[in-house]
Amino acid sequence: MSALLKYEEHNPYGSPASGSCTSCDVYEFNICAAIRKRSEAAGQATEPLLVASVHTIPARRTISRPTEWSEFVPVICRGWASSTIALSDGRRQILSFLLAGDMVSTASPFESTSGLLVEAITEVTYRNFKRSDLKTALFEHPDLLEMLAKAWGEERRSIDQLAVDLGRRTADERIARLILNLMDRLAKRGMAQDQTMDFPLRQHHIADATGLTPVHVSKVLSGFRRSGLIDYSNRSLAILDVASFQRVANQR
Amino acid sequence: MSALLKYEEHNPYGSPASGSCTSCDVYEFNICAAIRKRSEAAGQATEPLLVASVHTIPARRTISRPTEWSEFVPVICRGWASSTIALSDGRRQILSFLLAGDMVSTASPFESTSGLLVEAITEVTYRNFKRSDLKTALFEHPDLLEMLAKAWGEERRSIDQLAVDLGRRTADERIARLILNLMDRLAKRGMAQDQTMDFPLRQHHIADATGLTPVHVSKVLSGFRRSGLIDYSNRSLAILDVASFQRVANQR
DNA sequence: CGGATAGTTGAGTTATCTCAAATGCAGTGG
DNA sequence: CCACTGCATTTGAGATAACTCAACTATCCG
Repeated sequence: MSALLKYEEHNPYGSPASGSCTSCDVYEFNICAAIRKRSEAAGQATEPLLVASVHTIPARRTISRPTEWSEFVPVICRGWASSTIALSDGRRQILSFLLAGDMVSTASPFESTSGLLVEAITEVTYRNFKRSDLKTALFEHPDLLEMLAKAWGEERRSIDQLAVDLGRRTADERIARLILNLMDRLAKRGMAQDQTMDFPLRQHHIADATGLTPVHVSKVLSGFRRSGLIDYSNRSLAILDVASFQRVANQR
Repeated sequence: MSALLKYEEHNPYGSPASGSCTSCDVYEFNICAAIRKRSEAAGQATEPLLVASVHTIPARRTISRPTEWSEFVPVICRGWASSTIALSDGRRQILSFLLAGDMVSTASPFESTSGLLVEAITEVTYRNFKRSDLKTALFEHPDLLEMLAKAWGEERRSIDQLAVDLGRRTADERIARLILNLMDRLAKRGMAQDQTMDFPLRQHHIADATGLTPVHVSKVLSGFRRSGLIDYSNRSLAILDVASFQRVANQR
């Protein structure tokens, strides 16, 4: 029986090392977890099924371009990235913010171009899985596939919600929902306490994610601050009155 | 070796019968095609792998509700349906129009609730595949899975585009793009000639799909008509000046 | 023929945008 | 340490795309 997982820079079965999945805070939340579980079930490593190379890039660097062919499937390990569609005239729509544990798109194991512009917002560490290996593994191990399908369902729900937000919700609602959403996702990863999170997004990111103008985003955020709903400074954001804020996010 | 496909009302290997996949105009465009190819490769039927029941329902009938549990995966055979998210205050966003050959969602083989409200726009005929059977078939036959993955990629691209449209495009652009999009999809199915298609959508459907008001949709469509871009009457729509219309769809 | 649903049109309102100027803030080189 | 440059944010004023409301007309169906 062969092991299913190997990283270039270490033996995954050794003690946790910096940069290894073993020390990754979030590997529970992604395909890595499934791979890991498979590996544990399979016992000690003899031959790796999946090789992943690790990369760290500075903020603002592009991770992948819309039509760029790549034989790798990137999974974010650390930092924030955005996945965007850009129109030729400069308009942009951010489709999702990628956090630790996220695969750029759950369709990417099957497609060599993403159609998306993926950019680092903060410094980002990510793992590149080789698409062909990953695909083989998915075909061979139904539980991995099941996990990916689950992630696909979640991805689908979240982009569906984005469409509802963009099509049918006011600026206040959109922004409040984005913030609540991010708080939730970070909390699940243990990266938010007391309704407070690191918040590296610039207002233009919020604008591009909500289909608004940076100017308007500034006005809405100022409004939230003035009403004591949130506190927002020093790249850190706190929701001061969760209940009211949730009301803003849903209300008509 | 066992056959992979059987419909309740006929032997799929007999001569084309009304209501059978064999006579379906569009089976090339969906999972049915993959199942069919599998079946042909496998030779004559001895034991069916997939059983599908066929249903026909009148316009406006609900096909599935957001939280309703179902053990079936519906695939549209004929007619138009919509897949919608509805908010409690009555706002609605249509996420896609489903045409012959479309599965409600490519995630549905893996999920027992869709989270979506699926409604017939015209009279609709659809096939219900049993989820558990479909899932088994997918796991056993990589080519089926590959096909589903492809459909999944397309679904992803189209909802991504919807988000861009809703977030970053004007009313004119959104409506023009919707029309061009439908024309394309119907043309692929041989259901549009000379830039003319049957067009059963009510203006409120267009409004819910584009995030606009029915009143505004009416004004934009009248504008298109007045400028000689489209002709639109009797539930039939023709694009009179494709080039200009495409310009409207992209322009800033 | 009557009632319901769908579409049109006009008038007035509003959420969000554009433009522009002012302020703040972070990093760079001298 | 300061001056400088470039980016991010704030704020105000005015413009506009899309909305709401309301009345009217057309179309469909029993």
